[in-house]
Order: sequence, then C-alpha cells, then structure tokens
Amino acid sequence: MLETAPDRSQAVSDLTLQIFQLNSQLLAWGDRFVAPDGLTSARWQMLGAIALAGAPQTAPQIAARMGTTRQGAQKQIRLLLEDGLLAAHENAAHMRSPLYGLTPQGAAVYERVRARWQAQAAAWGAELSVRDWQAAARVLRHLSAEIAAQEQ
Amino acid sequence: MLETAPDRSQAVSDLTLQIFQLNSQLLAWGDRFVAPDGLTSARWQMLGAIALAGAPQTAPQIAARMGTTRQGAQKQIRLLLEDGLLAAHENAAHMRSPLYGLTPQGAAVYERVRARWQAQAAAWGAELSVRDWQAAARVLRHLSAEIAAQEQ
DNA sequence: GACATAATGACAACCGGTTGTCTATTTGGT
DNA sequence: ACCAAATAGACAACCGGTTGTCATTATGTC
Repeated sequence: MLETAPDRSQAVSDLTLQIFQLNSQLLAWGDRFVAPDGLTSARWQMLGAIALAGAPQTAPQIAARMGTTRQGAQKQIRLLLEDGLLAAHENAAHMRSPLYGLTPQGAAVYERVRARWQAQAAAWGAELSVRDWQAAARVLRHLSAEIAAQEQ
Repeated sequence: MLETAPDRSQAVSDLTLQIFQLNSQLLAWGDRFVAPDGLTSARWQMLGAIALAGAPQTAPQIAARMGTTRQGAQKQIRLLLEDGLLAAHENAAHMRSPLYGLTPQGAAVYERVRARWQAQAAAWGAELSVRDWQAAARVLRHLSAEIAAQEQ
C-alpha cells in the first residue's frame, strides 16, 4: 500500500475507464439491437433473468438474480406485464407476491433475440482466441471480488 | 457468422455480463469512496476530465472528453459551480459559452482523491501481474472497437 | 454586410435505477 | 395461538443521463 507501484495502479485505472466506456457502449448498442423486437436493454436483461431461472420467479427473486433492487425489478415487471411478455401466476406460498413467468409471446421474443445475440457475440469474438476472452473475464471477476471484499 | 462457435460466443457473453456487473459495483464503490470529499462518482469523473485537459474547457468540450452529452455535462457543471469546485471564466471566442476551470478548492479536492485512488488501484491490482491487467484492457478495447465499427 | 446554418445554454420530459415510507402479509420464536 | 420482526408491493422523490425544443449567439457563404 505504501509502495504505490504506478504501473499497476495505472493499469487498473485504465481498465476501470474501459469498463465505464464499454458499459455505455453496450447499453446503447443493446437498445438498438433489441428495438426491432420491442425491447430495451433493461427488459432484455429482465427476460433473460427469468428465462435462465427456468421457472417463474417472484419480484425479489428476479431482483436478486439481476443484482439490482426489488423496486427496480418491480418497475420493469409492470411494464413487461403491460406488454404481455410476462404473466403473473398464483403463488401458493405468498398471497401478495405472485410468480412471474414468460408468456408464449415473451418466450418467443426472448428466443429470437437470444439466437441473434449468440451470432453477434461470436462475430465480435472472432478475431481473438477464446483463451483471450476467458482471461479477460477472469481478470474482471478478480477485480469484482476485490471490490466486493472491501464492502465489508 | 453461420458457424456460431458456441465457446466463443459464450466467452464474449460472459465478459459482457462481467462488464455490467463491474460497472455498477464500481459506481457504487466510487460514490462511497469520494463521499468524504463531498463528491459523487459523476462529479469525480467531471473534475478528472477538466484536470486532465490541463486548461479550462467549454461545456461541449468537457462532454466530448467524457464521452457523454452536452446536456449531461451541463447538469453536473451547474452543481459543481454551486459547490465552488468549478469557476466560469470569460471566453473571448464565445460570448455565451464560458470556459470552466477548477477552483483552488476543486483542484485540492481532486488531488486528494486522485492520490487516494492511485493507492487503491495499486492495492486492487497487487495480486495479478501488470501484464494481466494490460491484457484485459486490450481485450476490452478490442471489443469497444468492434462495437464502434458496427455503429456505422 | 446579409443571411442561412450550426453551435450553445436553458428548460423540460423521460428512462433506468435507487432510496425511503407506508401498509399488508408472512415468518419465526415463545 | 400470539406477537415481534422480516418481507413484499405500492407510491413517491431523487440521481445521472438522454432527448427534444426554444431562443440566442457564432460561423460561413455569397
């Protein structure tokens, strides 16, 4: 800590700036990518969380899975219900907390987007080796763990 | 494109999810990190853009440097003026578009945060080699360029 | 110099997300 | 079974950012 090691701090600092930039690029790109299917990046992510869960989930469960807050998830759930992409099912265990699942329409939209996304991700990844992509993800996971550890 | 190469698309997909997660972790961490100095992540970034420019800048110049919009920068500039961390200087070239520079107080706050941040980044980076951090940043830059290229 | 065009700041509305409050429900301990 | 604590949804306010409009100022072309 007393040895500030400028190279290393510079390298970490560079990476964080790259992360901020890529985050906004990816969100803007994602909005355009799913707009033809009537989605936004936020709603795409929401459908993905429910689809990957494999079964209808309560709002707090979805929020936890997405790493966001209960109220943030609620907002998008309400919008997706209005769009007919999600449906609320009776929850025997909770009178006031229904289980939200994809409607057939929601599942169809998500599958369509998922297939397009897989092709796009492969195209983006084509010029580097799988090993490079995995190594980068490993470094990011390490940084993520460092930050989480510091949150006490 | 027809060869979807599941490994590669999965690796890219994993990386993008890591980016989203790290972005929110870093923003939340940053807000806590600079709160003692009366800043937020957004205002820290704004002071950094002006400090790195080396000279007072107009609002559109600051926005371009930050990769955000003119109006987004304006909002934070107004708040930083109120806080006394920025000052507006006459701009001989533009009657209505002043040059914004750090006040002595703003420069002092930024320098204090910069020093703390450098130590923190070095601490986070200590367990991996500088080469690892640089390699990850290179992969992210590559992805960023791929997306930018696709924006036509 | 006159005039169309671009740039700029103010203002307002919206998006996605967070936080806080309130009420109703669920839970867990006794 | 009772009761305190946690959980959940609705509602509202805010933050940071984007988009759009409007009036004013610069720019560039003729």
